[in-house]
Amino acid sequence: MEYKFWEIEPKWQQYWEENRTFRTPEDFSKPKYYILDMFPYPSAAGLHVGHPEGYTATDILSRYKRMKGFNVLHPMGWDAFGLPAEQYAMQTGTHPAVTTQDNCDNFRRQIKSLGLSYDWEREINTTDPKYFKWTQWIFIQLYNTWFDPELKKGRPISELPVPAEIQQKGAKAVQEYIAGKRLAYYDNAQVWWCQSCRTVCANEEVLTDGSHEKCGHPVVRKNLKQWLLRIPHYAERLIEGLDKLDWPEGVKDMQRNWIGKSKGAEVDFEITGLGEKLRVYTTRPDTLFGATYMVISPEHPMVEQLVTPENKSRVDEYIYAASLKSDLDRTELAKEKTGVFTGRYAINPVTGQEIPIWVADYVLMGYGTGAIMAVPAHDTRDFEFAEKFNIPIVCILDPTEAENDLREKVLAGKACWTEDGAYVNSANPEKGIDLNGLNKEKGIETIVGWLQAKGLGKATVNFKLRDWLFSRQRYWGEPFPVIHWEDGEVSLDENLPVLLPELEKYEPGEGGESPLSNAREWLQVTGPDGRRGRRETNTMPQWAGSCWYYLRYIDPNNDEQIFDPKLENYWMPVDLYVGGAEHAVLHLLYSRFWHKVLFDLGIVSTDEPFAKLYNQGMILAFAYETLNGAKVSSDLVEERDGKYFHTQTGEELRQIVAKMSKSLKNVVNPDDVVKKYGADSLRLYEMFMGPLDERKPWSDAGVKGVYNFLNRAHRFFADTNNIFEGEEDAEILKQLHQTIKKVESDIENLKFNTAIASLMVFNNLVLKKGKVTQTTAETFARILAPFAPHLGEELWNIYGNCGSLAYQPWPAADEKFLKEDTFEYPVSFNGKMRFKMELPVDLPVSEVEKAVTEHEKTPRYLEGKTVRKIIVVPNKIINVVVS
RNA sequence: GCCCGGGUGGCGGAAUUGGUAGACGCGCUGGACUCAAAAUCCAGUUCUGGCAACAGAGUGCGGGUUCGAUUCCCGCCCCGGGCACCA
Repeated sequence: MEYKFWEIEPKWQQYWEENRTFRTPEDFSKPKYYILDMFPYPSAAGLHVGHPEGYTATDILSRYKRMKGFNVLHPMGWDAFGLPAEQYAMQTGTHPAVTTQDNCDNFRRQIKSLGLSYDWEREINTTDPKYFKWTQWIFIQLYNTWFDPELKKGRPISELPVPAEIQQKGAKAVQEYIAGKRLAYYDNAQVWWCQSCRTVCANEEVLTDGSHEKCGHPVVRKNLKQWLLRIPHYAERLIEGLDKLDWPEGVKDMQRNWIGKSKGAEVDFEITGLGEKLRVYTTRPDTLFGATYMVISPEHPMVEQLVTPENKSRVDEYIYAASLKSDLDRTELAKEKTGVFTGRYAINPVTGQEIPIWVADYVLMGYGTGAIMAVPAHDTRDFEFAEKFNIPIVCILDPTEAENDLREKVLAGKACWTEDGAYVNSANPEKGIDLNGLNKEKGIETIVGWLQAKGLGKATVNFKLRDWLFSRQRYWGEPFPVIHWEDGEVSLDENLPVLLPELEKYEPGEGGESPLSNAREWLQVTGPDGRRGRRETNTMPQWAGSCWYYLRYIDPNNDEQIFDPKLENYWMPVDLYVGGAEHAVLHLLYSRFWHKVLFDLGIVSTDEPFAKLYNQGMILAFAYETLNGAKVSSDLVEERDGKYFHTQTGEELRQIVAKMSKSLKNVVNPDDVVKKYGADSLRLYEMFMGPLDERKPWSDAGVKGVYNFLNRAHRFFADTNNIFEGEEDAEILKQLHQTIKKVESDIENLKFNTAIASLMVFNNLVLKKGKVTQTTAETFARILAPFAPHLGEELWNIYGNCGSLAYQPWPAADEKFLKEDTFEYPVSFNGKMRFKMELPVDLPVSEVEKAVTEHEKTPRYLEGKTVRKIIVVPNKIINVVVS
């Protein structure tokens, strides 16, 4: 009997669609399970084999959970704003909405052909005005929220207390004060600008030589009015929240590093001859005795004031040169330190000594106070700088743990030591401070206490996380619901959605303006009072739509509210979120931020959106390269005796694993696989390749392997001659229940590769046995169905059942079939397994020892030796120790 | 440089986390069926030696703990990912 997947699969896909099999249930009596995929950007290239990997995994779990009696929410949608559609529009004039629609249709067709059990009635699209109306609505919430540092939560802006001294200054001052507290604010931001492309570029798009990655033209620094979000206000909450999440530790670490919390202290240094103080931030206040100079960033506001007339021209020159450098230049590690002396000195508050103040670009204005105290003996960067500019290096921490050579060098100021030790030269009786002999932890505690008591400084916390630049000069994004009035006032347009205007041209405007600045009619607004205004022309970045889409799936067609709170309360949080690791920081951090704001405002009921996160590993492909590393297109490779050769030059090639790419001609199109082997084979193969979270290479031969399995399973189970009524064979029964148990626990742990292996083992057994009972066959159909749903349904119906098995209960593994009477003990001598012996499972240890001693093979391993000990681990192993 | 992963047959990968290393699949070898091939089925397949029984070696490398280590500890090497002058 032929396995006609090309008939079976479309038949069942049609059945599911017509019967709305996977519509999300609307009774809330059962437990819920919300299982979410990271929704795709619908590119023109169509589905990549990487997409079905995560989708199949979540589909298996969804189908399994339904059978386990859960209400499952398993939706799909499109993250459809983005640059490619806009660039295509610039080239062809085709409206991005048209391109987007075509691509979505293609993605939907491809995804449906895989038999994934999405509730298509909940499909969403970020570019749909019915969707982005609510993205704009959330922006308004952000704009109207401030962060209360006392309560550590976001609150409505109407509740913001305005200090009396601000109120006295008048309405404008009050407005400014409020604007300074909003989570969304509009301000000058320094950005990279490419005049050729007429757009801002991200730091990553600027090459080391200061040219734009895309066009090669130089980029410039530009101050542009931009929207920014005050995500750092939530830094602490975003770190704390990670602890209770069931996420990969690596992802949590990445988020922690990105947020970059550090504990330290701010210290004030008296500036000689100015009557002013210079404040620094340091994580090592304990090394204050070793501070032999100070450094301020070139952008520091006090530079002008600090620089002495005789040094002015050199400092100005340095600052100008620094301003031209890209961030990349300034942060490149290999680069030598540069800097210039201001001519000014400050007083080290513990030693009372004068130390020089330098300007150097290794100090960044955006972190801490933009100024540091430099302790060359105990900071590698300061050490490097001090050596270059001949600044004294004073060791104040004896590296007691270091090897002698190194210790000598450190003590002599010839090497740098950043680890713990015991303080030396760290006391000043006049000032009442003594750290000598303490360790780092005690030292920090002591000095911070002293600084605070003397009013010279205080303990502080710093974060690396910066304000989020939230606007782009693009057409194909969400418009901001914002109007800039001629008198300078900024107000919201709460008549949502604010739609995108139709445009003739999609090119950005001159001088840093978005393409929307070409939309004359749309742009101009006149208020009821006759006041004239101009709409915001920037649009939101692609992150905006993806920040909250998981919430809209809950109630996707609600035009009155973002969602019904009762539904949100039932479905949230997302129980499992599966997607690529490339979103470990940005998308997942931004989403968590928005979610926490919505939580503070009482809009959502959980303070974290995604309870469990799982990253699927990337699917790679085999590729070939010559022995000196030149890549060879896969169509020019032939295999002979397990080796690879270039078809034209005959050169021997090396097989490597690389990302799929057009140039290597090793891209696999899911459509082709479905056509050749069927959707069930594609699903099964992607799950069988290896652990879900690891990167692994595609192999066509591997697809054939699982296809063979489905063929064999179909040939046996679809043939009713092999199915009988009566008592099941004991061995089959035992294996069946072992398989149920194994598949169940593997699904729960997302270990689909071994689940499939156990299904194969069972299949191999029944093929050998030749027949099974109908009960066994139906059970097999049910446990196979989450993986290969089309074949599962087909078999289920062959046995006379009607309709889908999608809501059939998951079979229970019966322990009584799993019990063993005997155990085959591996017997080892000195840890080396020699033979096996079968013994009853409940045989006492003493009897087991006796049985081993008396075993016929035992004497040959004892020749000339004596038995020291016999170790028996019941039903595990026997080890005889001899010597 | 720092922070995470990972290194197991010819290949993708198993191993209930200290207890039989190599499940399952691919590939390969031999056989059956066939005029032949494909497909299918059966047997074998970590390496070395041996017809075999069996013996020795073996989870990146070097040590250690243990009756016993792929698993735990110490020190290295290599591969992948992230961050990168954050004071």
